[in-house]
Amino acid sequence: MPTQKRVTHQDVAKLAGVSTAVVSYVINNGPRPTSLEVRERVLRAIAELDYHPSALARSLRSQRTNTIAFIASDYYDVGDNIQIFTAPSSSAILTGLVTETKANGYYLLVFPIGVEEELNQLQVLLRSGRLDGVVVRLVQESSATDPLLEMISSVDIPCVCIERPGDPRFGFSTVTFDDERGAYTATQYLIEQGHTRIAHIHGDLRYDASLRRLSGYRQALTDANLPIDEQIIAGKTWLSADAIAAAQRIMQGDAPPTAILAASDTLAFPIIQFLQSQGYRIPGDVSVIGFDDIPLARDMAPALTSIRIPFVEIGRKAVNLTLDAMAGSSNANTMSDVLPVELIRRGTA
Amino acid sequence: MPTQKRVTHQDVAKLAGVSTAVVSYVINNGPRPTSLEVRERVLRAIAELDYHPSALARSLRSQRTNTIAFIASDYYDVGDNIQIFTAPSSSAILTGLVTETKANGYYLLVFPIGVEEELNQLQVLLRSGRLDGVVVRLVQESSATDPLLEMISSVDIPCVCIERPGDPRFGFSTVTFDDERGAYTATQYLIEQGHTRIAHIHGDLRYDASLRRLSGYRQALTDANLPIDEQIIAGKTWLSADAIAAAQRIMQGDAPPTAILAASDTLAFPIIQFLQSQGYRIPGDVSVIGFDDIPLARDMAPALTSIRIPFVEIGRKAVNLTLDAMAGSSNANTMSDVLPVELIRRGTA
DNA sequence: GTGAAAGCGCTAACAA
DNA sequence: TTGTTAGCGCTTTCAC
Repeated sequence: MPTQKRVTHQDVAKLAGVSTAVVSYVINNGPRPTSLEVRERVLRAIAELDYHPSALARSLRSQRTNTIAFIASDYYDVGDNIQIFTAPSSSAILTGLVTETKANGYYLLVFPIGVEEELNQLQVLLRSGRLDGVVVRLVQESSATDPLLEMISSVDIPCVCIERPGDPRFGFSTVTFDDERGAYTATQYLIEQGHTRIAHIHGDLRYDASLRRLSGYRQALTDANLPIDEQIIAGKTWLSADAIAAAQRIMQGDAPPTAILAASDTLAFPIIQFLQSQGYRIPGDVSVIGFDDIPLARDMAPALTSIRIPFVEIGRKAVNLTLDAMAGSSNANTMSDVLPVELIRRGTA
Repeated sequence: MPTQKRVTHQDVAKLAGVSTAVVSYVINNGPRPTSLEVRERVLRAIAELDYHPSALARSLRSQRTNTIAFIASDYYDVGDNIQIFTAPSSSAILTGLVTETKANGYYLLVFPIGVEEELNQLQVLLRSGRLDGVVVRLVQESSATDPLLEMISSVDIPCVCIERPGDPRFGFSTVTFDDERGAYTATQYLIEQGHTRIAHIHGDLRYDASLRRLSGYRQALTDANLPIDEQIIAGKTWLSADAIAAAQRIMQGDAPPTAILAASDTLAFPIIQFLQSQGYRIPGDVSVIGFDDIPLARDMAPALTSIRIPFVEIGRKAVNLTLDAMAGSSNANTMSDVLPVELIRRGTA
């Protein structure tokens, strides 16, 4: 088939009776001025020919691609069904990323990478020249992410870390949220409600978020002079089956808790399901607080009390900081944004 | 700062003592053979210099970018909080898309576009030459999507439609799922359980999915010789508040239903919440069936009976069909894949 | 204010 | 088998 030949710069120049340089000046509003009359002519020619510049040629020349990548690092080995952007947090973050990139005239490339995966493929991407900047989602504790950040750093691409901070020595800006305070606030709230035996069902401890939430929980108990009972701290993965197993174990102990702080909403729901199946009333017998405040938390019966995290905002902020890093000289001051979380009181606690 | 100069083809050629053509042949395994010895030398030089080809230059030359875009068309005007990839379906599809693109050595660009939005920005993207193919998510009924598909078609980029089919005249392959049958199956199941007054709370009727689910529901009633009572068919948007309002209206009627088919799980949950708040037992007094079978459906109390849609599979298939369309001559036979849905029986019906 | 031309880094056609 | 070179489409320096 006679695939139509691409309309180029040259065609426009010829039709407008100017040089290709002028066409460029008109398109880019610079770097040099053009007379109004010529500008008009060029614009008309562009319209007439329905000319669209080649991003490839332009990028090759200018070394700018208008593309940002979202490096979604995660453990992709959990469970039988792959969960990449199905986690409520990931998708909300993505919403923020994608809207903000688009709003700024950039494109978003999405690149998932398993925590234990070889970095080769990522290296190829980073070194290919397709990217102006990257937003990288970190889930592990700081030092575990060093090889990844080391690579990004060595490629010298503007980068912003989200969810977990990277080691400060890389100098990347960071947008995180305060897991520890969230767990602290939730626990404190339960204590205020008169609970003294508060359990915690944590998530996969390979995730730094799990660690921090656990830590906030512990701190709140300590600050309230309540004992920390390891018998009522359990958890294994982010899968509901494990949360249920943890709940079961905890409730079977000598002195079962009257409240449970779950490490996430997706853990809280199966826990509630289990408790109710065992005849417990929520919150009558056991109060439950989740974490993340996914949209459905509000819609459940009973509605789930939870810790709200501004995921969309995180995505937005990350893009803006990346853009800043790209614009400013590379010694732009690095920002460490820790977004606040908020206890949303509803029906389960 | 002295940004290090890029290592190029030339550097490799010089170090290996060969011409740039040979370097290209080695990298691409063709199009012409190279002697083993030379190949070795080039590979060594590449390793030593840590050479990574410029995707830009390569693409400019070869007119292939190894990039596929996901054009996520949707109504982005609903509610106060933007919901782009937060909808369970979107994120599961994205999971399929992103894993399959990566598995095939491609990159995925994500581009949301509002149904009522100008197509200019999309046009720029499509004509920029950055894309080898696109997967476009359609949510409206067929003819409403014509301008969008017309544009893609005119750019002559391999394209696959998902969720809704596009007009056949564009010749795009299609990966959809059988909404109508899903609703039919669910309704039929309720009838088999002895229900004769079955309500339907539909979603936003601007979405073709809403229409089809409604249609399947009606058909099942008709086929069972049950009357269709418009009094117990309601709905407005995909927002929970509207679902609750619909449920309220329906239950206040003269002869309230004993079963409700909700157009989605995210609608079913608030409906259940409302019903329970009014003292109805689920499924004792009212049975409820959802649609989509989101992961949480299983974890709720009671667990939600729902229609499972293979979202991840849809994403995968779409990518593969796009790859096919790119590989084959552009007259590759178009496929219309309608993936089956499945009733998942759980606790609410 | 505008034109000519170099060159971004690569692939592949043409030579050898 | 390998080397030489044109050119993908654009931006921008150099000349006017």
